[in-house]
Amino acid sequence: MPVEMMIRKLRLHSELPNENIEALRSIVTPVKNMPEDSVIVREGDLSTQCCVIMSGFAYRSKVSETGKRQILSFHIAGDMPDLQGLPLKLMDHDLTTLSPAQVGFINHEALERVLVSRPALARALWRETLVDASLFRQWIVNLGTRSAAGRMAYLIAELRQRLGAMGLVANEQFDFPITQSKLADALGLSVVHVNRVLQTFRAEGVLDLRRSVVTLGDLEKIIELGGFEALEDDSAM
Amino acid sequence: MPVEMMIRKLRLHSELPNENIEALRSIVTPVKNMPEDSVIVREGDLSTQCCVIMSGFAYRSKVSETGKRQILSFHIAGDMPDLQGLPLKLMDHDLTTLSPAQVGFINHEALERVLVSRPALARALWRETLVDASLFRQWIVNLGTRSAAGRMAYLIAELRQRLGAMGLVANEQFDFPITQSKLADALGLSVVHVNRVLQTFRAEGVLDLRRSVVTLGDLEKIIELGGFEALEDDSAM
DNA sequence: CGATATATTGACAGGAGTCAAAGAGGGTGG
DNA sequence: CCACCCTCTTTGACTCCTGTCAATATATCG
Repeated sequence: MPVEMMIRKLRLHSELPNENIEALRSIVTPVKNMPEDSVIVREGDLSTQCCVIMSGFAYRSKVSETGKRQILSFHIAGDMPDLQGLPLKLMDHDLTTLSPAQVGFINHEALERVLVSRPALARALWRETLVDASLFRQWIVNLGTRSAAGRMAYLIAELRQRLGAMGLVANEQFDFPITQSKLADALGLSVVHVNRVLQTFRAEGVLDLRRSVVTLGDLEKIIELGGFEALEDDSAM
Repeated sequence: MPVEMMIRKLRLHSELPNENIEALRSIVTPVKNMPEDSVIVREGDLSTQCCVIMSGFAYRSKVSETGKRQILSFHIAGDMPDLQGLPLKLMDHDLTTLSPAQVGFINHEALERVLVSRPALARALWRETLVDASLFRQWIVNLGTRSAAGRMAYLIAELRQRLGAMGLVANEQFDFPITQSKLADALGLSVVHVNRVLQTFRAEGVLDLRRSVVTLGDLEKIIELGGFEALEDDSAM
């Protein structure tokens, strides 16, 4: 029941009565299976629906005028990566699948009708977009203050944390089907340097990222390198 | 009438009937004059109010575990830089005045009461937080894809655009009372290198940032260096 | 007019980019 | 089942952008 992921995630920060959950569930379209590298929405599009990642991965990206692509964030099961399109409509970045993915869609008009009488649900969705913004802020810190190895470690630590919250980490190992070239675009590094960092990590037993799977070797070290602090739990909604 | 700035800004992306505007205006507290470097909210705080910059500048920042400070964004008259604290409460970063500033406050409880019966206003505020998120995304692109000079140029171009929208740019010149050390923290560069970039800009007549004032020399060049594209206008709310 | 913060310089080091070529892996079609 | 192709990964050599350190000059302010 893949929609549950989305609900699970919303409930991480918002209390939602079942009635709201049901209303939301009822307007999610049947899941669509998308191959990797499928564009879900493109910069400049006007959103008419938003999507829910049911399984697999997606990423958001933007190309700067110099032609370089910057990956802004990665998304996992439960995420609604273009929710901000509900109030804002005009997409300012692309959203693409990173792996084969199951994606559900929610029509904006249907969602608006549901929200009219359910302010708590509207608020939960607002929060969801703000948690998203908070991750962007942390990403800015990551890019602005850390070395190549630190950035990489941070990315892995963040992913582990988010995947963990969704129950997708087992035996300190998780799926992450990404190429080094995309890692480079996310971290603001060159492919060559990404490769160098990954090899150092392997050699030192920090972690091993290979063939779509990340194996965490020395979690302490990763957290130290990435300066990652576990998110506080959500006592303060 | 400094509150007008906030209204002007909200109306950049949302249509708001006067009735909503009045409701909002009525709960803004009298302006408080704050000296430079005053902390408005601190990471870890629970928000009970949000602020409106009436005049002057503020910035948001976060310190990474390595002790380095990253400045996330600068804020100008009309901005509500901690609006996200309304739904999210727990601050994940600091908010500080950059210059002496006039700041108004809006109590959360009062605001919630106003919002209950005004979904359009709630939506406008949601949008406001999303525009904010959109700027963070652009900042990620800036840090991830551009060289030192490019980042600096982008910052100036962005500021010029935002200050311009508020009517705060005259004769290709505007106020921006910042030290090179803070610029460094924003751009993810060292102070020394910031200095070098600024000198090159002066020498080449690109721009002159000195004693709290930015003078734009060659706007074309700035936009080219910073790869800045004017924001589309807001036809797509 | 000191005292402190900020800006500027110069010399040097090093992390990360670039270029170019060689391996590996994974599909695909014959 | 193997050859071929294409993408992805890995290496090595070299460059250069940006950081670091340390000293000096300039502002600013009480």
